Amino acid sequence: MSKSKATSFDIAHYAGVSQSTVSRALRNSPLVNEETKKKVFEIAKKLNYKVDKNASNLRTQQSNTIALLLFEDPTSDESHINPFFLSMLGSITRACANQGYDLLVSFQQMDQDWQAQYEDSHRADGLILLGYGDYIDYQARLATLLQNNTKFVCWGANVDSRPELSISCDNYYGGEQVAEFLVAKKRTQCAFIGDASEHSPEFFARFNGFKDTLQKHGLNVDARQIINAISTDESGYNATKTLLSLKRPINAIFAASDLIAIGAIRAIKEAGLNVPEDISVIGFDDIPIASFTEPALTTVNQSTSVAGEMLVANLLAQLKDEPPVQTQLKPTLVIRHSA
Amino acid sequence: MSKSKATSFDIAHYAGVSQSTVSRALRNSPLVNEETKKKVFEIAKKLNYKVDKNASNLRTQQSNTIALLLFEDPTSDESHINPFFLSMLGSITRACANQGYDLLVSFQQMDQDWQAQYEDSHRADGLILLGYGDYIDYQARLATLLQNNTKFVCWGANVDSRPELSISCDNYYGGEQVAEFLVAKKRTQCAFIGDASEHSPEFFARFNGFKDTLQKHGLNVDARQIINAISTDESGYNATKTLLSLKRPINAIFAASDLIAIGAIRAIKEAGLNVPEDISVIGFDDIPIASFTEPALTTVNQSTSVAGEMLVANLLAQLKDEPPVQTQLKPTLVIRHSA
DNA sequence: ATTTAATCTGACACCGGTGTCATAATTAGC
DNA sequence: GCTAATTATGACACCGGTGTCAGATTAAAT
Repeated sequence: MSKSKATSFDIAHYAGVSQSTVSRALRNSPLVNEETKKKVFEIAKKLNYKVDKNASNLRTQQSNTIALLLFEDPTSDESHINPFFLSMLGSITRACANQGYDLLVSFQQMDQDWQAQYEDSHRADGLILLGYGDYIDYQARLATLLQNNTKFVCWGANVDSRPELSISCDNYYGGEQVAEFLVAKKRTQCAFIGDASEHSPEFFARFNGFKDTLQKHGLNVDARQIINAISTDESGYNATKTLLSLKRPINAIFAASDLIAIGAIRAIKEAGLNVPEDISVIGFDDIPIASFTEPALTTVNQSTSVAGEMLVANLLAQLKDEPPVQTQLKPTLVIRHSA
Repeated sequence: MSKSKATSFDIAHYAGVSQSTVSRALRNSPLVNEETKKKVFEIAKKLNYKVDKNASNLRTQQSNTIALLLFEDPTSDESHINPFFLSMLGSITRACANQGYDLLVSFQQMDQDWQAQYEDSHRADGLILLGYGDYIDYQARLATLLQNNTKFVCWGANVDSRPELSISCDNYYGGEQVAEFLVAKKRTQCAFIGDASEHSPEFFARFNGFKDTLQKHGLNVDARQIINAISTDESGYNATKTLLSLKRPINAIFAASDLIAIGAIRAIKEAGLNVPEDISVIGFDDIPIASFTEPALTTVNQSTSVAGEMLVANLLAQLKDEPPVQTQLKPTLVIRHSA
């Protein structure tokens, strides 16, 4: 990158020692005489020497780098990444930095051959998989990774054969919390917007925690009050309009994500109703926007900074052959004004 | 990364040709016989071969990788990155992917020796510098980069000796737009919240465009109506409380960033006043949150996706010795409900 | 048939560090 | 004073591709 880059050979030359010694000295090997070390460091500094990581990575066969593959939801808008993942991206970046690892980031389309894409293989010691896991082939692809002995960890999506490779928030518990709260607030007509099928493991767990808890309290979720939606405010808006058009009036909505909740609030207001007086709305994720909506969103917080740290920690544990760390994050209900 | 990784040597062995031929074949060199190529590709696929980029980067002395250094504002909260930069991060990632470049992301503390940090040198062909440029030594450090012939491009901050290496939004123009709009709405008591000094080149330009335009229309910004703030909603909130405590009532606020504007709206509401009836509020950036505030924020949009593309394009032009591309992004006023 | 050109391929050095092994120099042990 | 143990260093091969150059094979030209 620099016009004339200094190599360890140059240093060796000026210091009057061998390359081996330079290499050892720079990495602070105890095998090198202190005097020599000092001299080497001086010259290195003077020459503005920087190790060539390509060379050292090649030799040592490890890169101190983690690759982050961010899968996009093919159905959502190209130009906008879900703020939750953006925030994850930020925290993973920071967590890597804290651990002295570099981070390679790339977007991946679920439907393309990211197996091949991750040919960054030799540049990264491990992979973090982030994004939507409800895709055909996903498990098969993960299996291939396992077969290749590729170290990886994913967020949200299950890894059928190796649960310890998947970090997630306790979505079921989150759903329970929401239900308990609504029950305590005497809401009896609760709707759900999201994907209540196994297709979307995270949403499904949220729904189940929600439904089971309501049932425990003798409440039921009418099938017509379960509306399918993807994680965008547009989708939430449409779903809510459908809900509002139903005969039986509802008084609470559990939106499987904050973006959905935001769309829901918009639809409710448009219909001339009030949040939370007429209809309570609770989201999930606690994205940065959540505290700025009107009314501020009551939602389930899954800490992205903790999640990021957990992902990185889990991966590093694998790389160092240490025992796996905790894989579930306890979410917490953040009570604001929308419920 | 894989347990047993296939090398070009292996392919050569099985295909009964030399490594050179394999190398050429895989890169689709016209020098290789089509038959041979086919055979090589087949075997490569069968062996699940992936080039070792460390090796090829080392040999070719280029990495097809861009490093993104994201500088944090040391005064702001550790755990939250400004959503504008987060959004930039997303768009740069995408732009790199589109151009076939990998992206290395890292956070940097302005006050630490990131010169040394970027020892990722040999791993990246060029650098994108993103973040706060109002720091001592910044220009000196940039000068060092130039001296080392390091290719880089920055966002927002000036590069004193080489303006073409800096991409920015036309902040002055943005300020003008805001002022014109407020004047058209007959707002005569306009305040500014931000940093109206050269310390913060972007804010400064916004302020100047704003001020100059108001003056052109015979309006002045009273020095007391210029409040210093950093780009957080907390800071905007405090600044606004100060503004509201002034004798002379104001009826418009130009906040140098959306986060500031959000804090301002909160303070105004808390004081029992209405936005925009009593006080118009206009922000800058058009972060994703902006459309969800109550009232939705009127703000100046600087398209992060265009900006990301421009940054990458500029850097690639440098790498390929092509003439520099356009460096200024025209912002547009997005009129919502807060003004 | 012989020269010339075009096409294809292999041998080999090289990119810049790092690890191994042998060896020289110094110190300790008896 | 001589062997054994330490300590410090250098020579050299190696990681896995890539580029150069020379050589072989075949086709075209004279």
